[in-house]
Amino acid sequence: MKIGELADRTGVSVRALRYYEEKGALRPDRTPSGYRIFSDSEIRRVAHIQTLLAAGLGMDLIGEILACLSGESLLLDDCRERLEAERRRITNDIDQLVHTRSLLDDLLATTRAPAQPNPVESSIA
Amino acid sequence: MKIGELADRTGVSVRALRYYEEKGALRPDRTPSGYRIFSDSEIRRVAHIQTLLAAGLGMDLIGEILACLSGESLLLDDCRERLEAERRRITNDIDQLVHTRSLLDDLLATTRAPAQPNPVESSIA
DNA sequence: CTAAACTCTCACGTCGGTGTGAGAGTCAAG
DNA sequence: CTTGACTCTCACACCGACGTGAGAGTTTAG
Repeated sequence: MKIGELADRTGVSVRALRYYEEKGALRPDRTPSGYRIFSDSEIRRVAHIQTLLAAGLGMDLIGEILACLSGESLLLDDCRERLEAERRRITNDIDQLVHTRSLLDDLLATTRAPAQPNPVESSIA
Repeated sequence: MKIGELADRTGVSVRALRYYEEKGALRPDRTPSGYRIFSDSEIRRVAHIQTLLAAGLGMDLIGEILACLSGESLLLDDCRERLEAERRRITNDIDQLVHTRSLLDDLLATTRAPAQPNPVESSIA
């Protein structure tokens, strides 16, 4: 499919898709005239990119990771290290967010008449 | 204390502190010559700002929140709504991060010889 | 009293992920 | 063949939380 269709099916802008390619996270084929051609599997790939972006990973890193996982690189060990580092960072972020949520609860408590159970503690807990 | 000392004691740059004031999150007094004067309690306030920033709240919002909690505004209900909205957003972010961490685990699994317990599942769980 | 250290207020630079044209080529339908 | 919808490649604009001087006044130590 061409870039417009991929944009429609993923909800990601055409501009963003071109940017992902620029960073090495997508590797579309090209028609003789230069049009990018994506396979259906790229839809999931784009979803992964979105997920990783939302988690705070930079596009440079995402590009390297996806390239590496595509077997484009022999630096598997290096790649694994980066992934594990990001995993740790995410876990830290989670802990930090949990802590911040408590702070917000404290702040809320100061503006509210005390007592009042707990409004569904995330999916974790 | 003057701004330099506050910077030293909080680990936040002088520039950032001025920026926090600009956004209404800090309200230092001024000497006749214009120097900002902070009280010791501002140290904790700065820590709170850092925490909220790290959680993804924007400075504009943080400024409003802290101003409101200082009793500067009568819009308590409005303020509470914002706080609760951010609380919900943070909970969403946490869930999202947990999901992303699973994705990373999947990716890691594809680069590793299978099996291998679990490396300390955050402080939650 | 002087020099060093600090502080003040502009105001422009940075970085990352996109938006937004500009100008030009390409493809499908009538 | 023409029109309109897509696509291409530059390349500048944007936002948010600062960094980084510039130029000028203030305070402190010797």
